[in-house]
Amino acid sequence: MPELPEVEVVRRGIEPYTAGWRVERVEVFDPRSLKRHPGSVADFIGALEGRDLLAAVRRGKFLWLPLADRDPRQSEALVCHLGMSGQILLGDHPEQFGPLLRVALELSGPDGESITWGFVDQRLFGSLAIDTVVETIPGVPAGRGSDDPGIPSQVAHIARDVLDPAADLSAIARSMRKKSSGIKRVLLDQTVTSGVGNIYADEALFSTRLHYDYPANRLSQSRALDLLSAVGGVFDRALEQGGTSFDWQYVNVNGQGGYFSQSLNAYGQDGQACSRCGRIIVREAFMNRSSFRCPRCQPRPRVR
DNA sequence: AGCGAGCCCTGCGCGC
DNA sequence: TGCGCGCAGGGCTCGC
Repeated sequence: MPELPEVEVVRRGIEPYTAGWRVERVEVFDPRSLKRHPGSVADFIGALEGRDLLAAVRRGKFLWLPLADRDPRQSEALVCHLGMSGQILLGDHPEQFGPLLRVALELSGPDGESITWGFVDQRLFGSLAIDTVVETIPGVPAGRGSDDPGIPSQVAHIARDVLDPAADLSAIARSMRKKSSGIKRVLLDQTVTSGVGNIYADEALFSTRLHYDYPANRLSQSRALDLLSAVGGVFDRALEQGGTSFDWQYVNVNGQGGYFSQSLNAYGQDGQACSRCGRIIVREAFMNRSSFRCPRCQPRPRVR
């Protein structure tokens, strides 16, 4: 569900409750939400209770909370991935988060106040884990939200997203153009660039008038850069509107949805007129998912 | 090596 | 009303 803009909205929502805050108590209601944690449930709880949070950092769709060192030789972070249906909600007590609450954290703040974090996830594709932090390029922040170059090992293979000031867009464009796959598959490959999911891929392709199955290696460098620029543009606009909400599945930490669904030009618009040319937007299966495109603005490539 | 299929899950809305 | 089916914003692993 959540793509980069939605995860960034969540990151901004929890950021005020990281530095200066301490995890007092952890409750795990469903161990399946810890499937990316390398140890047991008890190990997860033991590794987190009593720890001080330092920041809320995001790269692509991955979020992590660096923890103050318990062992100076080994830094750790709480890694969160929301999967298709994950939410982080803030409240006063776990009971308010409903039956899909999987994990709750009780935090205490610098002035003795307390808050409860609820990790809510219908489909259980999301996860929480304590992970070790590995070094990346010295002096270059690993993601948005901290100047620290360290990154959790589970996130190390994820490429920088286009909103990352340290992202080398020319290099990303070149790596895209080495692939023979359809361009949408490449956009969704989080090791090429991150944060793009089904919605924003379709929006960026619409904006650039590209068919999802256009071979990536047939793009010129400037066309590939145009596409990355379109990805950044749609991310920025979605962020301004609080992200894309179709239903209760995506909400910010206060339970409120975003408004970008009203600005979508392609995703979910099948049967509607193209905002550019008036032709009817179609929906097609690609990669076992739905893709939406304008048949006139984004024609099928002549040869594949 | 790179690609594509399959799998991990639950719940909602629709048509019969 | 009730059931079965298709569908949903993601990512990892395993074959070929």
